[in-house]
Formats: sequence, structure tokens, C-alpha cells
Amino acid sequence: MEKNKDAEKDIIEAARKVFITKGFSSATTRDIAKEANVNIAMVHYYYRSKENLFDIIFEEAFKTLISSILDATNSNIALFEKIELIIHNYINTLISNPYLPNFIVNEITQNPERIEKKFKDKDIYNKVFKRLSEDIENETIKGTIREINPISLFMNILSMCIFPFLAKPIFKWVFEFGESYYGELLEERKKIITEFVINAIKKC
Amino acid sequence: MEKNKDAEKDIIEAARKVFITKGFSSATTRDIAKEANVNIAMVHYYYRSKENLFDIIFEEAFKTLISSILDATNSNIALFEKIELIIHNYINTLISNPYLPNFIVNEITQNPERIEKKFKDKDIYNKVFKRLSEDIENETIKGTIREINPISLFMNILSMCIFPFLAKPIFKWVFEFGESYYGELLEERKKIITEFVINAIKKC
DNA sequence: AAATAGTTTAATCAAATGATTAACGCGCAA
DNA sequence: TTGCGCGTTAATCATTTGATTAAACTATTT
Repeated sequence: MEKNKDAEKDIIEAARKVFITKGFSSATTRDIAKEANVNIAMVHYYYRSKENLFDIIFEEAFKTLISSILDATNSNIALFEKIELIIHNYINTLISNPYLPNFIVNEITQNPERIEKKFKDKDIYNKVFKRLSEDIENETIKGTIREINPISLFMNILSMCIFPFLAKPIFKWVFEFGESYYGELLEERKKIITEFVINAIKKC
Repeated sequence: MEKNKDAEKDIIEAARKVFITKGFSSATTRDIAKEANVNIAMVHYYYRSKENLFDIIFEEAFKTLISSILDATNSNIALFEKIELIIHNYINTLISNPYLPNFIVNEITQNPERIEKKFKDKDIYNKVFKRLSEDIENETIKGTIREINPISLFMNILSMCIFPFLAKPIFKWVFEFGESYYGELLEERKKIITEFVINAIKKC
């Protein structure tokens, strides 16, 4: 048996795959070790505990999802373009990481303390929203859009982007969509959601 | 120790609570037995296996969520009123059963075969959608609404209704909302989503 | 070559957990 | 009262699983 110099990295990659598909409680260290082609003890040798390893994966996943919105929201463009950019960026991120929403939502629901312990700097995320909030207010004053609570708009946009990924198995089942067709549908939603949102808020 | 004639019912209620809050893999038969104030063996005596008991809870939960849309969609009212009714009914159901979306989405994601085995009559759910689809087509022909793919509209409405329940812990954390305030917010969303959708599709 | 430090393995532990069993008890019909 | 059947309990089993240990192996240094 030859030495595997990349054991540490292999374990992280295996953990990412196993945790994200199975969730914390269904995933086992044996799953991860097997996926990484490594002895079980190696997992503990490099990462101490299952919980420890999970925290690494979770934090990484959470930041992937959050940072995707940060960039778009901070850019210096008009509201409608900003909305379009947010939606496009976010759905692109989700297409690249389709299992993340489920993973995040699950684990936070079953262990809300984790997020509070790990991410104490929620101001960063909050600030992102405030920036968008100002943009909305300005357009409202200008009279180009209807009055709308920024939180509602924010929730609506996120909902329409993320939910089809969360409920993918259900929609596929009900509408008898194939995997590739569902992929196309998600791709098309970038444009559809953007138009939907702009129509919803634009004064006419 | 006196006899507990309602053991069978107590177990179901306990199972509902434990499975829905913890999920299948995190829930244990001991949890359920304890919650029901019953010996562990009783759980197996009445329901054979953990899986069996889970299936009962899952099916019940799934039907609760689905049937909530069925009624509203089949009613004989104009499209805009129908949309309003669907949203109101659905959010009411979700307020009464806030943990169901998470439960359903989780379990289906981790075990998609379950839904296919249990609910073979997907035509029923599909038909509901077709009814709504016709309404949309009629209004489009009349020229009262913009052209929109019925599936997209359906997805958008469901997304905006359900996602705030799924992501509740995250939103509460980011925006520092209290439990009761978040409750008010969800209540308000009935009206907000209805207006948002109608503005999005109405021609003007 | 010998020593040292880092890496890897097989074996094992202890706790948790789904499930089963044998015995017990309670109510009721014969 | 006796005996039968359903409900209930405590004890136990077998497996899974997170974690640990001691030994072995490898590479590098001296």
C-alpha cells in the first residue's frame, strides 16, 4: 500500500460530498473514509471529530451561497440592472451548487445555534441588504417603482431563485420533467424571474 | 402502572412531533416512545418498524400540504381571485404547520424513491395545475394579463409562499427578527404576495 | 545504519439504536 | 375460578458508529 500524500485533501472532498448529499446525521465517518479511500482513523487523525469536519464543510457552503449575493448587491448600477445581476449571479451559483440550499436549510433548521456560533458577523450580510434597501427607496421617491417593503422584495427574489432547487425532486415528479429539461427550466428562470420582479414593481 | 388505552394514538402523535422536528435519521424509536410515555417495545408492537411509522407520518404530512392547494385551484372564480385564494389558503396551512415544508423537502431529497412508491396518483396533482393553466391561458387570450408560462407562475407563487418558512431561522438571524414579529411578517405576506403576483402579470 | 517524527493500519471500545423476546398482568368469556 | 388473548414491561441482542489505541510503516535526518 503506497502512501497517499493527499489524504487530508481527499478527506475534505469526500466529506463535502457525503455531508452535502446525506446531511450531518445520516453521514458516517465510515462513509467519508470510504469515499476518500482512507482508513477511518485518518479522518480523526486529521480532523479530530465528525463535528469538526462538518463545521468546515458547513462554513464553506454557507459562505459560497452568501457571497454570491454580496458582490452583485454592492455594484454601482441602477436598481433594475442590479436586480437582474443578483438573480443571474445567484442562479448561476445554484446551478453550480444545486445541493447547497437543501444542505444549508436542513442543517440550520435542525441546529440553529450553529449559525449563531460560527457567523457572528451578521452585520456584513445585513449591510448588503441595507444597500439594496436604499436603492429601492430612491427609486420609490423618483416614482419609477411602486411602494414596496424592501424586505418583502428581497424575500420574494430569493424565494423564486432558491425554491425550485429545494423542491426539484417534487416538481420533477409532479410534472414528469427529466433531469436535463429541469436544468433548462432553471436556466430560463434567470430571465423569467427578472421580468416577473420588474413587472411587479415598475410603475406604469 | 395503569393501562393507557390510547397508546396507539399517543405513539402516532409522538412520532409526528419527533419525526417532523428531527427528521427520519435523527429521530429514534426511544425518542418517540419517551414522548408518548410508552415502552419502546410498544412502538414496534403497534407499528412494526421505525420505517413503517415514518411512512404514515410522511404520507399524512404530504397530503396536508398538497390538499391545501387542491381546493383553491378547483374553485370556480376569476383568475385574480383564485390566485389570492391559493396564496391565502396555502399560507394559512403553513402557519398552522410551519415545520412541514422542511420535513417534506428534506425527506424527499434524501429519499426520492419514497414519494414515487407512495404517491402513484400524481395525475391528481398534475390535474390541479392544468386547471390553473387553462385559467391563465384564457386571461392571456382576453388580453388582461401578460403572456406567462403557467409553470413559471405556479413555481413563483409556491416559492414565495413556502420559502420564508424554510429559511425562517436564517432570515430571523440576519434581520434580527423576533419570533412574534416573524409571525406577523408571514401573515402580511398573504397580501404582499398576492399584490406582487397580480402586478407582475396584469397588463396595464 | 540508527534514530526520529509523521503517517497509516487493523483491532477494539463504548455508546447508541432498531428490534426481539419472554414473562407478566389485566380484563373477560366459558 | 380458570384460561385465553391482548397489552405492557424489562431485559437483551445484534448492528452501527464515533472514537481510540498500539503497532507498523515511511521518509527524513544524523
